Amino acid sequence: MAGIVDVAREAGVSTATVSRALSGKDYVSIETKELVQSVAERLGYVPSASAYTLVTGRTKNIGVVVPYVDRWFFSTVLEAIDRELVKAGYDVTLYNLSSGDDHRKSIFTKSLPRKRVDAVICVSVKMSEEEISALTRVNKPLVSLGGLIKGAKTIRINDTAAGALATNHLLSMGHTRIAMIGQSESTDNFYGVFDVRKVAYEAALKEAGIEPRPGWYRAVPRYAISEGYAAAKNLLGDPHNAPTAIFASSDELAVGVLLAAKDLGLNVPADLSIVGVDNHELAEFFGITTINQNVIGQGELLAKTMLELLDNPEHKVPEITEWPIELIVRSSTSRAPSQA
Amino acid sequence: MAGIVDVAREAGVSTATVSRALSGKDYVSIETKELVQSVAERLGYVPSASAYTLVTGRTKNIGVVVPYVDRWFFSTVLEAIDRELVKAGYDVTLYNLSSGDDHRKSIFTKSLPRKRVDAVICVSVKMSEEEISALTRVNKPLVSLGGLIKGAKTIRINDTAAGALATNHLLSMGHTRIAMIGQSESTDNFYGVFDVRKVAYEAALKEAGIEPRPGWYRAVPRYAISEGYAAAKNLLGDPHNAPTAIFASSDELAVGVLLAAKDLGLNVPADLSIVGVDNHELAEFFGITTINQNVIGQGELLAKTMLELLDNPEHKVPEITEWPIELIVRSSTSRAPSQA
DNA sequence: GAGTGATTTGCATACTTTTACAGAAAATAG
DNA sequence: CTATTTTCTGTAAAAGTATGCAAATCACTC
Repeated sequence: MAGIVDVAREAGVSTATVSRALSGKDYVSIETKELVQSVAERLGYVPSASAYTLVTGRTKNIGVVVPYVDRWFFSTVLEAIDRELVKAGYDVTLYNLSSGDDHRKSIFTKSLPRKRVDAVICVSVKMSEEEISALTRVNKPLVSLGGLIKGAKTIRINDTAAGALATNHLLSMGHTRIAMIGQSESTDNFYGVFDVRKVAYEAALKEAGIEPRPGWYRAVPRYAISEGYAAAKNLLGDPHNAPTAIFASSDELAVGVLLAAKDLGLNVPADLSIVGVDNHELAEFFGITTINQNVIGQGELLAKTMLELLDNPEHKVPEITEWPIELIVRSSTSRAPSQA
Repeated sequence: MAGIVDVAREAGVSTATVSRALSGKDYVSIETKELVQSVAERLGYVPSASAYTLVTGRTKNIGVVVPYVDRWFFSTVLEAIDRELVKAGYDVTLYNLSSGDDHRKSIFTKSLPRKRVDAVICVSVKMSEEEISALTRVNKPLVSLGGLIKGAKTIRINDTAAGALATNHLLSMGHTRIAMIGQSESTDNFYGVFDVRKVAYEAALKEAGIEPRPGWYRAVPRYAISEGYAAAKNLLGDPHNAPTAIFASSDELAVGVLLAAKDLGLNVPADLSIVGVDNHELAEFFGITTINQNVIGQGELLAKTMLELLDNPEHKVPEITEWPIELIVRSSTSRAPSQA
């Protein structure tokens, strides 16, 4: 393993010159620079990251903490974040909270502050006061997606608006019998925004003079086609007392609803309208009306915000940036069927 | 930011004692240990990872390189790897090759050998000779999933067996008109195993005395429901000349096939049998016969193998470990329809 | 009481790099 | 030709931790 001194000796210069020649950000004559570079190449020299970090205080590494990695939203946003950070020369180390609760503590008290990362990006994670202060105390920039974290720059969609947008779309088409499927709980790790959407859905209903029926809100543990399918089968079970529209809190659920409707012999959208959230790839394939939240875009902005903060800590970034959403109308929604 | 010297001064001991008290792996009296621990706690001291690495040579960090992170197989295996490594006290930093080709080079020549990681796990990535030697030269253990990498311990399923198993299952049920949908290309980053499965499929056909029809092998660019749907629509377009069974190289493709069949008014399995690969969550939901490759299990074994190599470099791990596969028969396959 | 071994601590060094500082050489200005 | 600036290079001092070695203390044993 060649070190900087080996290169220096071999090239007949000092280690300082080697450092300058390779980093390229200081006066070095063109000949010595080329000499040093060729020697370094020949010896297979790569500078030690830990020594670099020790002396500069910078790691060129960013910690990304997620509640899960094997779920659509998170793997998608992770891909976007990574792409953006890598472009700027940063590595990303992954902190996956689903690996266990005891692990969680060590992430926030050990790994993260241990000068392993220059900054931290949290996506949809709930954090306690202590956890936040453990990070801000060591002066690490903190950017978050979704969850509200005091002291962190946050990017999020307006979930109240999302719930209202979906519900009002259905109302505007004459639907009065509207059910909703949302996510049940937010765990300790996971900052769920589902209650917010539910409240918005109920508020929109009331505003239209419709009293929400308790039985028409279904909570499922997980965004999955199978969950949406089961919930919809249940909701649509009694033909005499079934909703004419279902607002699903994710496109994966919405696909489940669509399949359930088909299996029950219902026609979508003639008998049942469906609206989802996400603009998942599947929503386009199945022609599901949805609320686009452009997950890739959110991830990119997240990373860019982080980089800006890193370059210029004094830079004024708003506490909360609201990411725009839009309704995409496809073939899963239409006017409510006329009263039978 | 408190350092070890601050703790030492405050506790009235030497830095050596502080180090030993906190690491806990050397003689320290119980009283001083407790004193040091409380002082460290009070000062919010966390040892610097870079200093630790510089002096010990260990990073407690493992690099995982993947071709993509936002695809089912990779996010699932990543989740499993992470869970296992975290349990053993390692962090994982992610190297995503889909971030661009110029980035790829810097991963293998800079980031990875730069003493940032203790070892490298590659999942389904193709590596050149130089890339491999860049890693082995700095003496980093290398474990790989799928792709064949000389000098690395590899875990993989037998894709020839997988292709044969699927095809023979269909043959055994009397099918003679069997098509296949596979993945078209393997990029520079991605070690695709699809050619292997195709060859096995054709061999099984020939062994049964059936000449494979070129038009009945369809290559798609990506494992996605929409791709499977389109390919199947095409394959089944002409009712007079359609296959009675389709072997899809992934369950996501198989789901697409199933949906296409339904849309064409075909009955599965009466009119069309379908078998997939993966045992994806969706395969169970849709009742698709599949070849289970237990991705979680593969990820766990990958991580465990890595840890074993790290603990004991001399430990004899076989070059290639073949991960078992099994056929799971569900409701998407049945006997071939009698000749019309 | 001396010898043996186990515990407990501190001193000093090593790990590898970047960079402030200073000095030398070269280029430019007057 | 001197004075000034620019370019180039080396010396040396950090950065924060772990650990070999030696010294000191303590508990026993004979």
